[in-house]
Amino acid sequence: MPELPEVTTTVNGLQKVLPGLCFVDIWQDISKKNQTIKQFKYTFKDEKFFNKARKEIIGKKVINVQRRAKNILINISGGYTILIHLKMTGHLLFGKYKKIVSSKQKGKREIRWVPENDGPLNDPSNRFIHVVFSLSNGKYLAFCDSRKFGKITLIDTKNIAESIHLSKIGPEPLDKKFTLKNFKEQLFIKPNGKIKTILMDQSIIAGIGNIYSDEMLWSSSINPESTPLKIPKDRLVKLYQEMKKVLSMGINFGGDSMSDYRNIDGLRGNFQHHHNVYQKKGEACGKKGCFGVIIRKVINGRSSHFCNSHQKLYGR
DNA sequence: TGCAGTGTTGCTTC
DNA sequence: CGAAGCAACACTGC
Repeated sequence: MPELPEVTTTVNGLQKVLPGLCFVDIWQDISKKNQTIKQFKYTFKDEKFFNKARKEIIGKKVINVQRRAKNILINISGGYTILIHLKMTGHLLFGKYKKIVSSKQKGKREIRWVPENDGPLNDPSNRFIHVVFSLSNGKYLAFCDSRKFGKITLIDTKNIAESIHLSKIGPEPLDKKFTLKNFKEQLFIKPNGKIKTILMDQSIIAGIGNIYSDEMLWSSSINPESTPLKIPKDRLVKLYQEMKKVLSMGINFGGDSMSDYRNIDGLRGNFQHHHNVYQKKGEACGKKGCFGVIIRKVINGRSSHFCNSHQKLYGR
């Protein structure tokens, strides 16, 4: 579930190990389909783009690793930045790998990458490796993604903010400069929209996805279909505070591994043990003094979880 | 066994 | 223009 806390966990891990290392080689799984789809034009899924990017990256050194919204930015020498978006099931792994080349039997995959040693990298969730960067210290950065939605691309570092990947991204919710006033202004870009959908809109606020939006609305006692225009001021203040609190908790627990997410060592985060609503359909609401039940409803095509009692619907 | 459900996003359609 | 629907892909669990 790579949302802001999971991407932050990955970026913090990479920032500890990558700076100073050079790229020696890049391998990509070539058993892919749909190369003609437009959205793949500037990603490694387009073979021509991959070959061009590969030449720019090999021999270059990592300067640092940053996060913007749910994107991982690896700044390298030579003026380029490797941008990685994990989408639904992507994660990055760092460690010692070996390449297994099997004989071309039964049309099966010819090359596999497996961890050199026993340990968390052998977790079944870590076996869907599609891109591998070899590094100058003999270790590897592997991109693991069972559904193959993830995006890896290469952009000019100096034009990064204006690039098509980042130009429409809203403010960072954990930025100290992102005040309550800013928060309200952002929400009121869509005064009549559904608050859950607005929180997840990356052009309004960066980094919030399905799990954390459900959790912050639960702790703010707001029904996800409420509209900004009708939510009382004190509830908006609470939502602003809970947004920061819930995202920070996610980071402090090392992210959420209810599903495939793993940190760069292949280990689970722990936020999944602290959900109050997400994936808790039918359970009693855990809020003190509340006798409600957690229900599930599809909102804007996303499965939403909320308490049918204490989360009040404002508007509609 | 088969099919509903899954963290994200961007294109297409209305 | 905005909202909604769907497609991209593959696995898990009921």
